Amino acid sequence: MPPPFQQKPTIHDVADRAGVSTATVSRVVNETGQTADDTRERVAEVIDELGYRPSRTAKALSQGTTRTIAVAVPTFTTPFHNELLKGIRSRLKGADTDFLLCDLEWEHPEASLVDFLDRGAMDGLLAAGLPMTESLGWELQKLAGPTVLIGSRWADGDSFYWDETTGARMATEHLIDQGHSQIGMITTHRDSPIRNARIQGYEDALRDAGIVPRPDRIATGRTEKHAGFSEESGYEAMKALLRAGPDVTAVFASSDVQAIGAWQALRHEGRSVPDDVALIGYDDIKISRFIGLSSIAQNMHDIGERATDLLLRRLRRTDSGEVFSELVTPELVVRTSSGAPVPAKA
Amino acid sequence: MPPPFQQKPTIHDVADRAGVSTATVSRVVNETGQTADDTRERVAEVIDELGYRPSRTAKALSQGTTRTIAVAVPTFTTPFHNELLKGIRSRLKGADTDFLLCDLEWEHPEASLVDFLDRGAMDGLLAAGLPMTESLGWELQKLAGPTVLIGSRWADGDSFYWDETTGARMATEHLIDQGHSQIGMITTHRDSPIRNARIQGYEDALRDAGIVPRPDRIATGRTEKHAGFSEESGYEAMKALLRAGPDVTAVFASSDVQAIGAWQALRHEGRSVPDDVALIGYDDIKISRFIGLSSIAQNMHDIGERATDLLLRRLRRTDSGEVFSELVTPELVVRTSSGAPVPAKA
DNA sequence: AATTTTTTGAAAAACGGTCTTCGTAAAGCC
DNA sequence: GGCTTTACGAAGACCGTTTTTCAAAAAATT
Repeated sequence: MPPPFQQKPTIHDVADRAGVSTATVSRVVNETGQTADDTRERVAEVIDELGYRPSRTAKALSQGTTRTIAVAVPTFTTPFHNELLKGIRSRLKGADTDFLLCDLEWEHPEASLVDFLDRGAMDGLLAAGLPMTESLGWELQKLAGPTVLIGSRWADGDSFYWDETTGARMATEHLIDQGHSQIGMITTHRDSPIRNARIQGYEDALRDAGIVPRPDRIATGRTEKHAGFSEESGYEAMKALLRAGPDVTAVFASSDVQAIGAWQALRHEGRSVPDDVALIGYDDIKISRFIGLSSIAQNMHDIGERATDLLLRRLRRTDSGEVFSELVTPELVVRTSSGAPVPAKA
Repeated sequence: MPPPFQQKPTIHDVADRAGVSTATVSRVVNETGQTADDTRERVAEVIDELGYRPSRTAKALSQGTTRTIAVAVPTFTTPFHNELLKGIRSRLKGADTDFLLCDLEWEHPEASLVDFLDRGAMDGLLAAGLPMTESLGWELQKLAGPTVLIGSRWADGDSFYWDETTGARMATEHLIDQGHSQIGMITTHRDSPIRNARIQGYEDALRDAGIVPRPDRIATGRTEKHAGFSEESGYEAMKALLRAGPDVTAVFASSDVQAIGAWQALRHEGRSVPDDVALIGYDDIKISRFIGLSSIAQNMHDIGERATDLLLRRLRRTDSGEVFSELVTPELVVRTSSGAPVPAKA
């Protein structure tokens, strides 16, 4: 037998049934004001009996707060952001807050975000991988309330971002340390701020080692924004690198996923990793550990937690109010794909 | 200069400024009733000028609908569900609906879901990978409204689920077709309904080929629920399989991620894939294409879309009302890891 | 017994919309 | 110039809470 259809009980139903006023029920539910033990019990019983749950919507309207934040990430496809979401979620759990997920469309990230925020009811925003401009920042704050940005710098607001240049430099230096001098780089579409920062780090490392950077050693895979960091992109870029200079002996890819694509391209061309070509990626997604791909780790989980904590403090106004910005330095993780002796842990 | 703090304009502000009544503003905004062209324009101008956005919360309260659905998935970690989310999202886009994401805790999936629904304001629920019982089903409908289940069968409600037995049989038969008879299987924790269905398919295939199933050819990796399908799980299970019977020449893993772990274990043991051991996974995650892992595909994206469409129909009551259940048959995808000639597409 | 304190009720405003009901004025039609 | 549309206002109920105010009843204290 299907359950009988029943109207959701309201605070009035509870009040009537318990023979008290709605004010008292509210007092009991929210533990505000004074209530005698026995009335509290009686009300609690009725609540239980009726299965009463305060309406979140009504509460939101009345209190002007939705207990919901928006989380924007570039797309669901990348394993890269999963850890971030987990970190966010873990901190939200204790805060009686949920999140609405928005996947930014690569082609119009700003438009899709604004559109999303426009429709939604949320108290704040956590946005990852969104290039921030001054005007967009204010737009967001107007639409979404307090905002914390992850992955790019924002002068006028809270942000956590990575030192992309140093990360790229670390990766390149690692390859140089293995004795390579013909080092290629796989990067992403031209209007990504990440692209330039990483190319910078790559070239800096080469120059410091007395190697002259060659433009034909840098390959862009797919130029569509949404595919820039993808496997396909890495695959095609690797093929291009081999065409441009078959003597390449090491490659730094801008994402692990790209590196996996590049690896496949090398396999198809009959070159082995790391013996013929050493390979290193970026992001340190979980799978990399199991395919032996060296990478640059960014500890997304931790950043997710800390960004969430910051946002919650903003929402509760339990904070100094000063803009918080942190530049996070990534870490090198050595595995077999780069041909170096692997430290104990794999 | 930071933007001056300003109260959000309400429908009254717009009405006052445009010299019309709130009813008219409402008519213009929602395109209901009759409105003259010039008033419509004037109101639109004021709305623009003031930056007025109807409050979602107020609308929700007044209309009794939140334009939000809950989506529950087992965890963020698995790449497996990304495609599902993308499918869901793509259909929700046109429906002016957002989703709240809930990651079920493996240890207490039901409790965590109920807890989540209890707090949230949503019109319906899409739940993936949740074993469904009759009582839970009603509980969910009471808490969340219309519910569509993905990945397990639900007699009293809408569901899409896979023919796990056939999938496992297809994988196993594929290995048999390659001439293998010593075929191992990697599975997951004991109380997963998937486990039994797949073991069934695996053993059926063996028996049909005249091979006697051996219990020591079935390995369970990690027994913690949250880790059952993980890389670690596959790694450990593979090691166990090799210990129990070193003559194993082919392995069917219950997830691609497990297979990747198993592959690593084989590498560590000095066995190559597919020459020494043929390998096939399950789920067909995107990366599999680029590491050449054979798999069983379930077309999550499509299911995500269709489940969402169904739920939207339920919400709009534009449907017959009859319980909809579909058993989806998975597909075999052959790549190099199973040692078979690979069809054109790779 | 007088006084203070605690607990509760009743009523209403507020949150920001939607929707309905009437009533009326302006425009369109023959 | 009478008749019908069409467009809109005014006012209020309603959605389910929270919160406040004021007063009264009950309990605890002296």
